[in-house]
Amino acid sequence: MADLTIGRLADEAGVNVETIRYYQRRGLMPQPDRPATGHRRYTVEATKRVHFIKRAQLLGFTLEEIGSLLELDEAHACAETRELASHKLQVIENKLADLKAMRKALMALLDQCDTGAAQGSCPIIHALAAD
Amino acid sequence: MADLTIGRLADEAGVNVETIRYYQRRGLMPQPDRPATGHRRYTVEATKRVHFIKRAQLLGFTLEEIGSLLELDEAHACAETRELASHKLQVIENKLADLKAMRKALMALLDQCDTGAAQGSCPIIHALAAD
DNA sequence: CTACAGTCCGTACCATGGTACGGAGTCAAG
DNA sequence: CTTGACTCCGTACCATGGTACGGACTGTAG
Repeated sequence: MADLTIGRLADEAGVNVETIRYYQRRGLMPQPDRPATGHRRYTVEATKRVHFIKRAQLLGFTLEEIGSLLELDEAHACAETRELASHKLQVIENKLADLKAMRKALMALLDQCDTGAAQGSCPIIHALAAD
Repeated sequence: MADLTIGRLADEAGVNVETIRYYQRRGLMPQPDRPATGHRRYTVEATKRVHFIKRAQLLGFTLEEIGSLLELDEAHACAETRELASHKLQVIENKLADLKAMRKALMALLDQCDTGAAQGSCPIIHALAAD
């Protein structure tokens, strides 16, 4: 119920005060009321907003994309939101494929180390130094 | 056989001239000869060095780690090299797990969009905005 | 010899998501 | 009313892996 100072909001949301100011600069947090001497006054809505941002980050969205999500929310643009999420899924799939390739290659190298396939030189270095 | 200017080396290795200078600043490239007026002169060894760096990057190593790999190579420290690769594999496994969790969550949200489970509001926004 | 391409260097800048700093002003408890 | 905690602001800085710039100098082809 009670209004929040920026410090209390940061505590509630589990982030740094500077992070709140940063989100505001990036346009992710709405401009809060500033009664009297200019100190920011937040409502619980602001806490929800920070949680929204943090959840979206966990799904892999960048802050810029999160800005878009927030706009799409305003506009009730469900189809575009779906599109953004779908694209993000594709990006994640690509990263997964890259990481799997790295894993495969690394595992093969480690396996060469362990099966003593090293003929004189370290197999890992040898593979990296290949002509 | 012929020596290489920094520009030729960059061309051969498929990188920018600035990248070579950057690697040198970071200590990844050995100091080249500088006959006469101070222009760098590289041998084919330098090309191999750049390739080594690029291959290691593809396996997920950072430039700092690649510096270590190069030192370990000098020292013929195969066990430590194995250790570094093993640790990198672990990091990759962790990232894979994170990405898979993201993918799972995103797919669930997209599925909700498609099965029309939206009761009034966009299911994606709804999930992010949850209290 | 003249041009133009290449190289030299230090430093600034890019994205990304924040964090830190410092001096001034403010708020609240005692 | 004082004092310590909090807030204000702009700006600089962190990591990471480079890229860009600008003025001076050099290398080479014609």
